[in-house]
Amino acid sequence: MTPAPVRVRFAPSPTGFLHIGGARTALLNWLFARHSGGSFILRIEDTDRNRLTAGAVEGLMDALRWLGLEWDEGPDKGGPHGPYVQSERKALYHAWANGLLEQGKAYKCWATPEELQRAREIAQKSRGGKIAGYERIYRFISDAERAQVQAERGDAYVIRFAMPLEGETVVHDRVRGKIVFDNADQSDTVLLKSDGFPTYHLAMAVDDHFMQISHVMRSDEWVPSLALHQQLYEAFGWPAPEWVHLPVILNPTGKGKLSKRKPPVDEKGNPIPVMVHEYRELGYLPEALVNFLTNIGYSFGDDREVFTVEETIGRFDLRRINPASGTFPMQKLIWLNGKYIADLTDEDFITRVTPFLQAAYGERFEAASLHAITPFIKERVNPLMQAVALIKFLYVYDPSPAEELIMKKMDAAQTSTILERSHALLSTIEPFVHTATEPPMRDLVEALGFKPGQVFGTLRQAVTGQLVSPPLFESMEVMGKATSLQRLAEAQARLAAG
RNA sequence: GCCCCCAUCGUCUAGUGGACUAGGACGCCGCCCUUUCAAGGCGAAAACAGGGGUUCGAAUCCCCUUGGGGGCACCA
Repeated sequence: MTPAPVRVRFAPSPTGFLHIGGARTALLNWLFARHSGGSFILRIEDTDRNRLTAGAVEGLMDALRWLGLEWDEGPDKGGPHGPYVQSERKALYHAWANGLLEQGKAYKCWATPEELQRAREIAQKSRGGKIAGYERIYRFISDAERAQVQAERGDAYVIRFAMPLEGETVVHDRVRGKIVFDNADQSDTVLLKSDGFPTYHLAMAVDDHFMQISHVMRSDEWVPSLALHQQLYEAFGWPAPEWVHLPVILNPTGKGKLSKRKPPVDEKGNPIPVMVHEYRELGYLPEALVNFLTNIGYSFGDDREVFTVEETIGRFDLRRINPASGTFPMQKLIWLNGKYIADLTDEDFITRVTPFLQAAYGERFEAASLHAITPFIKERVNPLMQAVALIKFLYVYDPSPAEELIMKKMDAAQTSTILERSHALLSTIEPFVHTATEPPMRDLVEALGFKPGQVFGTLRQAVTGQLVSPPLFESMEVMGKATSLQRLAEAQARLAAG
């Protein structure tokens, strides 16, 4: 018997942007599909009509593609098992829900929110916290009663699954092993809502079956409903897929899941973005993010931390998923991203950083200076967004006030001398390249009896208007002789004036 | 409260009964380099949650406790 082909899916609901945790789930699915030569399917779970968000599907697809997680079947590209949007599959869900109804494996429930609330409270008081099953109000009524409610309340019902009341449901999870649920602890979950849309549980079971999903790889938070899902498959008479439950990513500070509601912060107090597009906008490289994400809750078992996607695909192994949930190691992402940026070719770096500079400086941005400064900033820019502040002096000159020109343990007169002598010396140097400017300037520092830091600090402020910049002589070279000298002269004038 | 899951340095992890005086990485700390900021080099500190078993032998297996997480919707 040949094993069924691997078919996995990522099934987000279009309620907002792609969450970093969702990205990891998608990534692991994608890796598994690519490793096994299987298919990765994108399915949109839009059965909650109240939470639909305009543009969400496009945003989700955009983020997935930015990460490089292309799908084989999906809403925009079709496939043999479509449609891939649940709201377009309503007839299917109805058919199968009604089938269950006919077999007595599901039942109509007319309970109002108030009835449910009351039943819940009674259960809570009388059964010491064991409230499972409180919702079974309409499960065991007689045919006559049923006919009467039907007549009175009409179509205002939901279809609930009639969970077995006794026994156990045993489920095998690929990362957790055997999980046993006591059926008596389970509830009769709603399968079909009164608006005619299915709940997640029904839609998932039906879709995964008909889309021939081999492995359901999803977040941990679904484990509690595993008994239901397993029983649902049995009720339908379908073989259940392999279950693979991934640990969730926790918030390092507040504890609990990583979420946008409680903005997470790392050990240094820096914010941890939660949405994939935020990483993109800050200048994290998708390949760095992908590498990083595979290192959370997963490991190849060796001492390596950095690897290409191709390598990850080749070596991916479901059995190496760690069942324990962990916190988001932001500092490690920053480190990894810095490594990836530093390893970029100059060409590639320029391509990636240009959009950030264009957004910040518009028409004042020009490519030539970026090209020239690139070798000196690649290791200082992480994430890419930092380039905007680091090389601002190339596009916008924001002169430092006079007092900022004066370094520690220096006074105005000394600073003025430095500015004057530097200007005089630099104006004689040709060509104006850092290898030509730096040695004589170092000699000057010594001749004047100062420390390099004192002199170069003053010059940096004068010439860039920044406290932090790329190396001074390289920066001046890129700026050009005329601009450099002019800024030195202006700085000296400001010092004299103020 | 009830049900389920999880548990190795601060953090991400390696470890599948003996090779563990527990390895790597990030971070932290110290030193070096240094014109700022990075990067880099060298070095150090740092963990098997606790208690019971099983075994000749336990980080590894079992139980309890504790701690953390998830779920208990006509949301997914």
